[in-house]
Amino acid sequence: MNKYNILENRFPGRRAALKREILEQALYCFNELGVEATTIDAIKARCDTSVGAIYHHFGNKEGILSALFFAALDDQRQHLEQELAGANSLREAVFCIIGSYLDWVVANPEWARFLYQARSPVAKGPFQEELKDRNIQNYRKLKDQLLGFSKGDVKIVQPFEILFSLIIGPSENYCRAWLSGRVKGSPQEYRGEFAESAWRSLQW
Amino acid sequence: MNKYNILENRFPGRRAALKREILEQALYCFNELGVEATTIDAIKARCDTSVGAIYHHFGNKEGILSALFFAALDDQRQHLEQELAGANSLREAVFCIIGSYLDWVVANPEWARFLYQARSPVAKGPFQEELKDRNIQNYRKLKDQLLGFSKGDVKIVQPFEILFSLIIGPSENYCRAWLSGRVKGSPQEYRGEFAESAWRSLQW
Amino acid sequence: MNKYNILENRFPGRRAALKREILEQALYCFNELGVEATTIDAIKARCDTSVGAIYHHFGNKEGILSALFFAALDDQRQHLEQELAGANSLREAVFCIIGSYLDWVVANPEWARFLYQARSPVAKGPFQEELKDRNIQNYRKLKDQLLGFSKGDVKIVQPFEILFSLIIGPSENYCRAWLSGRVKGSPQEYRGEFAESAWRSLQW
Amino acid sequence: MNKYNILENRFPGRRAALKREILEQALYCFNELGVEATTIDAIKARCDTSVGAIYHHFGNKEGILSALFFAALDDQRQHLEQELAGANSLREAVFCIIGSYLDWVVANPEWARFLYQARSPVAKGPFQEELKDRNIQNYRKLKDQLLGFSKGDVKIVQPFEILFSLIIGPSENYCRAWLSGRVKGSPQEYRGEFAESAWRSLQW
DNA sequence: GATGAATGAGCATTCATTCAT
DNA sequence: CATGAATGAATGCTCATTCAT
Repeated sequence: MNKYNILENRFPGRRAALKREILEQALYCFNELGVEATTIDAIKARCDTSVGAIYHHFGNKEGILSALFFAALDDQRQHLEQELAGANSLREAVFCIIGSYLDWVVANPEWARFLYQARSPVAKGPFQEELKDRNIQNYRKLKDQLLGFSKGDVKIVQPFEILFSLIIGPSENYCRAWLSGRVKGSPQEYRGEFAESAWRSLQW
Repeated sequence: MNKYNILENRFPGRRAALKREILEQALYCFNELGVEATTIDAIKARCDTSVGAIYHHFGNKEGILSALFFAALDDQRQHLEQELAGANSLREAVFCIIGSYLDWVVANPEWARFLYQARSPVAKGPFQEELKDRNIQNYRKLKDQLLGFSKGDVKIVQPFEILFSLIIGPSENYCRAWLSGRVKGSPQEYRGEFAESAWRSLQW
Repeated sequence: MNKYNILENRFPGRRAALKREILEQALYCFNELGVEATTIDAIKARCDTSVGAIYHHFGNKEGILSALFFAALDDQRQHLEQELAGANSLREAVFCIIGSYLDWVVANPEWARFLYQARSPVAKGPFQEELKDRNIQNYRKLKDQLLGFSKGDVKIVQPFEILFSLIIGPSENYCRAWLSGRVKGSPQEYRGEFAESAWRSLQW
Repeated sequence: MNKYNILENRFPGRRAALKREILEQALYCFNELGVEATTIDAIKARCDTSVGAIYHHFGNKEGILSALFFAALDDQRQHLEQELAGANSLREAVFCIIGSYLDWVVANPEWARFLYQARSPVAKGPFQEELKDRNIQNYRKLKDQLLGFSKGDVKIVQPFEILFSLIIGPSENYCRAWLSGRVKGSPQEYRGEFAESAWRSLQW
């Protein structure tokens, strides 16, 4: 699993080769320079194509940004769902969520970095509605899945609002630190610790 | 404790009145429009001052940004240290860290929002070195304080690298969600849950 | 030979029409207003084009300035070399240098004025190295050519360093005066006097 | 004779100390950065004074520029007249003009550099009339002095217009080259050559 | 489809000059 | 006399976007 797969999954075939190339170089630029600081010209320069071609394929800068952003979001989500399909208890679900998150970030560090950086610009741009809708849908889906398990054996921290934060917060915080170089150990090394800790943190 | 205090603590006196006003309006703009999208003119318009005056006081846009950023960072840090001074065990320290964090964010939501938004631009700008230095110093200080306690009774999750993430991750994740309106309940409501959960998550 | 030829020689073809137009109007502005006082807007206004087009072709103001400067320098040099090719003695060479210089200035007064004005800004700008290199090369070339003749009949003023000044100094001084309106008689009128005088001034 | 003398001659006394200091640093800035590129702030920074003080003494930037320019012009002129007073023939006059010019440039290289650089800005500024008047007066005065001698023994190059150029051209050309570092030998070394050559160049 | 010249609104920044203290 | 905060017009330059070829 790497960035090429994400693009090839979403934009397959020979005809889309330039499209993928543009997206790949745009991803690099957004991460390296920042979303706002990335110019169409900078992307063009890295693809050996023309400004016109970029506009032909994506309409405008926002088009490139959101194409990348939703590709990443979908891929991450898809990965999570595959893992979660095999979970048979809340404990297993928590382990799946964390494991899938860490795996995906380590397998796609560039995309992960981008996801953190691009959320705010996308949330302010013309695709804000689409983003909101997806957030709400994903939130519900996951909530239902988790609540399905929880009527069970263990007592779980009550206000559901904070549940996601307890589960994903430490992993996310560590991954951000890792991607920005503030810590060195790969998130995957601590897979067990993050999962176990999250599980303990939920118990009442 | 509010944004006025932060500015008056750092830039006291009548002479600095315009300086404070510029910073306050800049804070508003950065949060409302985004760091990059904020123009000097927009700030000027909100202060009823002149471009020249802004440049006279801050040199350039980056100067305003970093003045705000380091003011916020210092204030947050100072608040943490005051709280932490009274801690007598690792458990108390964890509760202080989380409590202080949540209190500060709730008391200064605008500043908190700004801190999340501005870190990346500052980390890429001309003050990146200063930011790195502070990060390293604060990291060491806190590490020493926590390790001072940990030689004790309870067994604590081992790799120190992930400790901060376990402690602060859920709170941070929730505060981000709260500031962006994705969740409604005030972080302070869940003070207890975040602290207890974090403490449980650390136990071996 | 006139300013249109200089530009068409260096930037030929239909595609470069706007490029030539920008340079021509820039030349006018630099001479009329001074190099520093010339604004991109002033050039734009005289070409009926857009700021963007100017920057597309020349990158920045310095780019326009140096494009003009080196075009003038090359043309003047080329003219000198053509004349000098036919010289068979030191005396003839001196007459060629002076004649070529006066002819060129009279044929291209705008370019000559510009060459005097722009040297200092170019020498301080980003093309200072290129200018130095050319100066050195041209100096050597001319020195070799002149020394090739001088092993001859007449005794010539010794320190080679001052030779150029003796030859070109009076003509240059007079051309400057003429271009600024301090004297009225065309330099070409005094072709004979300047050449003969220079030749006399060299004899030992 | 050096730059301090020029300023002390024109602005003597303790009261004028700051005035002299400002002018001295302005001279440095104009030469180093160029006339246009020199800012009041740059001058201020080198004098350890305030913007207000500079405006108090000179009114505006043009005021500093012209004060310096006319100080230099007067000093150079005064030096020439002292030398010329002792001349008893045209030959001696030519030797005095050239000798005085070379001496002055070597004694005051900073002022000489400035004189070459500042002429054009001054000629375009609010003191253009004063500059023109002085040029005309000086021209006449010198013309009369030279013509007074020339009714004599030797036949001299006829069109009076070109006479100055023949006399001063080589020296000026060499001094410019020397001040900009293109040649190394001090102009004073070639005092004899320049004078003798000029004299030869005038003979009919 | 592809190209890249052209557009022009918009922005950060500069700097001479003023004036209240 | 001295100070330096304040002013704001002016400038070089950027960059997303369009469109003729």
